[in-house]
Amino acid sequence: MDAQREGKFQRILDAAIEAFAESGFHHCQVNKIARLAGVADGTIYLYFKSKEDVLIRVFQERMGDFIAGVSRELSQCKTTEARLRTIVKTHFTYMEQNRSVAIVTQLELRQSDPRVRLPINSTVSDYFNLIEGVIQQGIQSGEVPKIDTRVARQMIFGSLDEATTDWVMARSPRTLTSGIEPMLALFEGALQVRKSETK
Amino acid sequence: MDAQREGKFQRILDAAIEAFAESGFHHCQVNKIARLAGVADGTIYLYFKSKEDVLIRVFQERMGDFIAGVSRELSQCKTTEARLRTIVKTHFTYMEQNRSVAIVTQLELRQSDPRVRLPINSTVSDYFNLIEGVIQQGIQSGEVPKIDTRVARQMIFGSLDEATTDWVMARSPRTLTSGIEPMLALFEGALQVRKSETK
Amino acid sequence: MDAQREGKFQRILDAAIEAFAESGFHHCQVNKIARLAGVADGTIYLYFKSKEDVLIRVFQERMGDFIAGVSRELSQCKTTEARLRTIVKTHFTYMEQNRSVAIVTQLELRQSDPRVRLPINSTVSDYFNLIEGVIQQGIQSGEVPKIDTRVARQMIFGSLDEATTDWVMARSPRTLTSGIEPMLALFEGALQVRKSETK
Amino acid sequence: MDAQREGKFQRILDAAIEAFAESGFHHCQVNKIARLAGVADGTIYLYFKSKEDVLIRVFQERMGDFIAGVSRELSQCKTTEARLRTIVKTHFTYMEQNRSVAIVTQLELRQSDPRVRLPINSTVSDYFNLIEGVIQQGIQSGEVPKIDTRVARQMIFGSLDEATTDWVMARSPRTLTSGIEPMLALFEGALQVRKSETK
DNA sequence: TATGAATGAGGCTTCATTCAT
DNA sequence: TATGAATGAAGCCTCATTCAT
Repeated sequence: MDAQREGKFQRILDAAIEAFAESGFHHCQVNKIARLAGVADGTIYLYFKSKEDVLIRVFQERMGDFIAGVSRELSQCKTTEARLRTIVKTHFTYMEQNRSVAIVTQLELRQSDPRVRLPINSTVSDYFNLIEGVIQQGIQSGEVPKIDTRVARQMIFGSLDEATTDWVMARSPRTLTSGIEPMLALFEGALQVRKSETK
Repeated sequence: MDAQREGKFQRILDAAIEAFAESGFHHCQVNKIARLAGVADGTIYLYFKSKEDVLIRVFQERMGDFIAGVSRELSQCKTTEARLRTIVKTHFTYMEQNRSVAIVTQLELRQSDPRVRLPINSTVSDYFNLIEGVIQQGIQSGEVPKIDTRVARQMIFGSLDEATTDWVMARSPRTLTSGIEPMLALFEGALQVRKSETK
Repeated sequence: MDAQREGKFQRILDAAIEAFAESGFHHCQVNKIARLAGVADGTIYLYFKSKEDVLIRVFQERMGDFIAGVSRELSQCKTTEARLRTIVKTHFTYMEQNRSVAIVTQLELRQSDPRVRLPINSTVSDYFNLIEGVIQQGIQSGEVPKIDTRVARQMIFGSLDEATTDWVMARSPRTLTSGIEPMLALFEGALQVRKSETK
Repeated sequence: MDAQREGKFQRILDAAIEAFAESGFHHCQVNKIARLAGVADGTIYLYFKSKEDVLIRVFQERMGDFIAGVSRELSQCKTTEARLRTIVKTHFTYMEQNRSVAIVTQLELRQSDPRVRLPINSTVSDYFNLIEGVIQQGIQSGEVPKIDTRVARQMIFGSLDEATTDWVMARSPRTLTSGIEPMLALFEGALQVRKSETK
């Protein structure tokens, strides 16, 4: 019964992602989400407070999973280099495999409406913390010189984000993942990562 | 007469920037722009095709000026290092001095609606070309090793963009310009800029 | 089994009275009645045809009891004076002791919707007949001069009704029953009731 | 220009009265009022805050006029008898000539919703004050014995109100004005009005 | 060229009612 | 008989745009 409820919740979420990605949040009608999810319009309001709430939850649920995934992978990395690779690789791979999520994330969520912004920001913060954590770890272990953590995070996240937007906009016909290595090289140069001389 | 027309055009543009920055594009009513500009609602439609057109023109006009400015400054730079500094400095300085423009740029313009996207993209492309030009120049002059120009541009623009968003969101209470030097250092590391051994 | 059914019927009725009194018929949701009655939404439809039907039955049941009570009391009165006193006293006392019923009666039942009006009117008519009967009895016994029965009834019922509305609206902080004697005096004056010269 | 605005305001008001009287407030759609008034749906919202606001203003405007009229007439009356006659006569005459207003007044305005109730009550209070004023004047001039003013007002207003409701409900096929004299006789009896022995 | 009153299409949301369990 | 999740029709209101002046 509760599994059924969870199933319908996920179905609406998936439908919303498709719908938002296709039409954009503002142009997408609730009734389209309902149709895609195979439920009645009113049913959506049994699971979500409002259309805006659907948008927020889409982000929280999907990015929450993504961030948890990155976090899990990171915990198994030994070096800063490996950690950076994990971040770039997971970011690009996830977005490439979830194009609609990427579209919603890169475009629809940049809402200045505070009702949308606030809940989203708090989720994004988790990702920021993850990235900043990697940098700090690098500094502490001596792999990375003492640099401004925030600025470094802005560079890393901004670069990943922009590459994703580029790809979403289909400006570049390339795959997103083909950018992993070149991007990584830039990051390593920027952070002056001392490659594990461990031996 | 034409100067008068131009004046009113600019007044509407400025009003729109304030209005969009304050309420967000979708929540801002045309009537608010008109009030701020000191004209009647209908007058706006003598200068712009639609509300969306106002948004597009805001970007084209203001970013057009900005890009022209950057371009002008760049032409006087001798080294890649100087060119990167020019880009970062001009970007941050401009945004800091035009907070409303920054808000509109960072948030409101991320519209998935193709009618808005397309004209915006073509303006942004000019900026991208500028940045990529700097990188290519660096490669040709040997100041920068042979790297993927697009990825490098994604990193540079993405970083500047994210830092600006961060500042707009007031996540960081710092000034935007205080990030110039640290960001520049990252870029130089990333691009492995050979500092002008020119003597 | 039938007693159980009756019990649940009454519980829904009581819940409806509270709910209607609190939120008003149109703003009160069926689901609120259900919650107050401790049953599921759907259960209400096993006992009532529709939400409107609940309103109608509330009136019929509660006012039916009330009218039966007045009628019973009246049958034991010997004089017109006593009968008028019974009506005023019972009316005010009942309403004062059943504030929620009073609220529903005075406000929520004034529906112009014919589906609600008609069944309610037929119940109210019973009360009107009771009052008109008292007047006619008075005329026949010579206690009251020959007057227009309908108009007299309008005055009596209208006065009681308005006093009750006044009290419900909390316009007057007084108790409702404190108006019994003054109101009675007015009625006796209006009907020129010859006080029982019976000895 | 302002006369034009006033004209449209009145046209919407009149349309609303017809519409509310015909369908009832809750069942009447805004679009019906618009059609009857010969304006677009949206135009109504240039003159009124909401559908509820239309209802409130209907009452305030029409009853305001009515009360002003009664007040004017009363000021020319010399005796309590004449004043009571003025009240009864004006009340019944007005309602009979404005059946739709009467329907709205008697049925649709009995809303328990406080947003509607409050503004209405304050208008009704003016009428109450008028009636109570007449009674007090009567007491002071010695035409009426010392009685409870509030209760007397409840009787007078309640009776008029109930007679009007009766007529609106078409329970009585008679005209409303035919009730003037009998009702007046009741009031004079109730208040024990000493007929002007003035000569 | 400028106005701003008027337009009217369009959409989110509510909630009485149903029905599979 | 009882449940309560699901339904989906229906309506108030907003606001970009027009057009008579």
